[in-house]
Amino acid sequence: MTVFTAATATGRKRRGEGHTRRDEILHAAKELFLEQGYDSTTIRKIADRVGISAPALYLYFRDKEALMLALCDQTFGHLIEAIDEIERTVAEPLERVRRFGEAYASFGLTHPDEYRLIFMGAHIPESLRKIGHRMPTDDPTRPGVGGALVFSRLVAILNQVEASGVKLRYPADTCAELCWMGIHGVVAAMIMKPDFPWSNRDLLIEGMLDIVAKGIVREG
Amino acid sequence: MTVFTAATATGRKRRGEGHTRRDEILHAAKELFLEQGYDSTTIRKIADRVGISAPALYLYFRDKEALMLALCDQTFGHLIEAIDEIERTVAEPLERVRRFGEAYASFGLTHPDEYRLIFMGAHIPESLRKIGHRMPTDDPTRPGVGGALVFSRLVAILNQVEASGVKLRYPADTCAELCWMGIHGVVAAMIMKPDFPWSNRDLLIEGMLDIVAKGIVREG
DNA sequence: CAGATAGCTTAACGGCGATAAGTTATCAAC
DNA sequence: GTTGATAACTTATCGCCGTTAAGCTATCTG
Repeated sequence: MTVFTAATATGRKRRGEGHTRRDEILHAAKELFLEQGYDSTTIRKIADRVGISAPALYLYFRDKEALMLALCDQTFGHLIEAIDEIERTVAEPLERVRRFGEAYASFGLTHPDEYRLIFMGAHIPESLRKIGHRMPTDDPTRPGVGGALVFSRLVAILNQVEASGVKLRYPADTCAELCWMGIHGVVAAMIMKPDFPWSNRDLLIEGMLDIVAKGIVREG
Repeated sequence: MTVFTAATATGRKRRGEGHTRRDEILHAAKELFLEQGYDSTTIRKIADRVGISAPALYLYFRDKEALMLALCDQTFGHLIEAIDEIERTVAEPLERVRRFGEAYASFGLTHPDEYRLIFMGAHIPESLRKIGHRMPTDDPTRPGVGGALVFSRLVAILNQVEASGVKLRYPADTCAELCWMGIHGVVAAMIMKPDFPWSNRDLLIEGMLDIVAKGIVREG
């Protein structure tokens, strides 16, 4: 008779301990995801690693997409924390924009698979690609909104920039979009073509941040 | 007894007419691709539309990826032509950069599925995602190099800018990469989130081109 | 007319995400 | 302690997918 708790025992979970199984699934999925990428991370492989049957996963996640989005939201928490830290320690709004960009790029290049899933549509289900579909950005309980959450933080920072008296070349939301698109372009390119002989990766990140920061403020 | 030629007859092709079947496959694949996107464009559906069995496709294409890349190369020809036209009619190098950006964005938003396939990794096979993989950009006969071809044209234009006496803030290749990354960020974002309430799509494109054009030249 | 072979077929393999239906262990209530 | 509800999980299966193997047939060449 073992003395292991339900969380570590290899067999069936006790009643009410299902959430520990859910965590085990997420843990195994993350390992496989990092080892083998999205396409190769199959429901069956995850189930095998956890030590349960494949259909058992569907007790904890509606489908594969929900599982993956739950994974991403977990990872995106780290970026949100980094942004919190910036807002806590950096006062100057324009400097916040730059620090945001650096944290964003660093995160994307450190978590390329999650980044692809959220920002590069590695998985986009057909249902979301239909014309007229509304992004569920207003429901923070839905999994997979990590990206929208991050973006909304940038919008807030750009509003702070404007409120601080800096004259912007474009409306604040347009500036936020331009900032995001610029740094996203850098990150997406490096993730997409990791072996392309980019001239200078650090310079590309800093250069894009310079260009964007300079480009959104009205000169004079 | 019909008088249709081999190209329009419904039955088996005559000897030596296989290439017409190949064209029919590409045509059907393109239709399906535009109607239903990448994932839903299956080998079996393409074969059905052409009126042949699924394995028959493998007489003309090594695998699904090769078929899709052949499709994309065909479409990318239009962008290459647009760039040719710009180089033919626009003399000022910096103006060429801007016109390139406009043509590029216009193309991407007009052909979002092909753009995703080539520049956003909607298909990236696992074999290409391994660390250390070299991009086969130097083999123009390989299908799927449309993207690299387009990028190399931008690099050439930036070299022209530098040769024309304009002082650049960064090396010419870095500037080309920054230009591409900026406009790619805009296009990728709009393709990825087509229903996001972007503040002003035209302004985003023009704004990014302004920002980049201004950002890569040394002031003074 | 007799091969040769381009063009195509049917059948099948191993994999995928997902569902249906049944089984078993656990717990609360009596 | 027995019972009944049910959480946790299983086996079997479905309908797809890309792809391959093996064979057939119409057409062309000599």
